[in-house]
Amino acid sequence: MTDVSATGGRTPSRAVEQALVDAAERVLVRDGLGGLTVRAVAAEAAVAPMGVYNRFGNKDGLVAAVLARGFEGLRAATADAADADPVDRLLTCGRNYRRFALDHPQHYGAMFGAGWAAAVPTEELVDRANAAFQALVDRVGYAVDRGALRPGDPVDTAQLIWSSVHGAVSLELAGLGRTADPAASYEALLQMLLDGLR
Amino acid sequence: MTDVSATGGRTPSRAVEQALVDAAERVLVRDGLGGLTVRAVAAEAAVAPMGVYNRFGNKDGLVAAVLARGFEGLRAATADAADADPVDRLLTCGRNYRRFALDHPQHYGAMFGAGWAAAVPTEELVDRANAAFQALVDRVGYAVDRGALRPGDPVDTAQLIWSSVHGAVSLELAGLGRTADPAASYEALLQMLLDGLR
DNA sequence: ACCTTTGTAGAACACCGTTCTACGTTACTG
DNA sequence: CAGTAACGTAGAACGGTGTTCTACAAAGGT
Repeated sequence: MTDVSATGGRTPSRAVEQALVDAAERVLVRDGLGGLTVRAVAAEAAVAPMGVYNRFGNKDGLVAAVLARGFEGLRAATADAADADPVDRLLTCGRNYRRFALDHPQHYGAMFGAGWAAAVPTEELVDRANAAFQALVDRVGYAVDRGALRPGDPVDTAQLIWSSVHGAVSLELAGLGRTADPAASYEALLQMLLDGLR
Repeated sequence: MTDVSATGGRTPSRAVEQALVDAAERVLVRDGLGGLTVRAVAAEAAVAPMGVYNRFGNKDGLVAAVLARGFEGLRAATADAADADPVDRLLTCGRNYRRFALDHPQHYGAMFGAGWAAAVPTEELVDRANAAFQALVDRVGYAVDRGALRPGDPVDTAQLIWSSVHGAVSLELAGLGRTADPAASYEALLQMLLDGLR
């Protein structure tokens, strides 16, 4: 459907597509989700607003592409925890998750905030999100296999960890943290998870 | 500032204010956050759009009033756990939290979704949110005093619980749950929290 | 070389939050 | 009981949004 090269027509250069997503990311970081308008992105990419509709269908398609990149970044950030010790690997994974959210708050908010449940998610978006989640499932399985975590369905366990970690990061980003030191509270959360799932 | 009766002028009947918030809640439930427009609310309340600005300043003031009601509802839902056993009281509190979110998904999404960190929160809104959180802190303190939870700052512990519970509910509402039975996963989360904080 | 196809540009439409201006309606004042 | 000043209201209007429409220019196939 979106594969234009299959029609035999001229390749739509594909570079403009990436330029639009790049521009959208810059606008998102600079002006927040509220400032992410079709006109602003098109102007940032030096393209007519119509280009967004030619390549992404509508605004949702564009933000879906941006969100897909966000999930890819989240996957990369949490997947590069290569510690040999399974507990260390999980801890690094959890710390990288928070670091990603704090480094890219606009992305994170858009990825999990409003507008997700509303708009029907793109297939690519779902794939990226699943890949990011799978990275966590793998690390949980690694820990279970080595006896660092109690046996059980890795998916269930990963979902449980994800819930807690996402909640903590989400509340911290929203400014709803009531603790003095968010970083210390987050470490305590990770430790509690390890204790509770031991 | 908003206390009109102090000026000696005619009382703005106050009923219209509530009628507007009532209408806003109906529109929110019916059409979602995206359909919550000033015109739609005004029409639902049989009032001119200008009434919103006279009584709430702008749209954010109106949604802040709706969100304040939402936090009051959340506080009421989680505070009516009167079990004698401290563990049961915490469990009931956690279950009621999820029930509130599932019963009022639009409210919950608006309360913790985008638009919170962006708009400057009203004082009443902060008060309601703090009251809801305090209900949890009280229950944690109750459990700590009776030895059901390990000693520690009740605020830190409550924040930790809130993070996990909010994360689970938030992901479930967003449709990002990857487990077969969300209710069972939530129960497992609560149990894990009790284990980890024992 | 022609023609079809395709992306582009800019105006245009409906809707949004918000503001402005004219207009009752109400409550205080002499 | 007038007169007046303040106040909330109604409706149009402004800038901005997502989206669509219509004409136009450029590239590929025959």
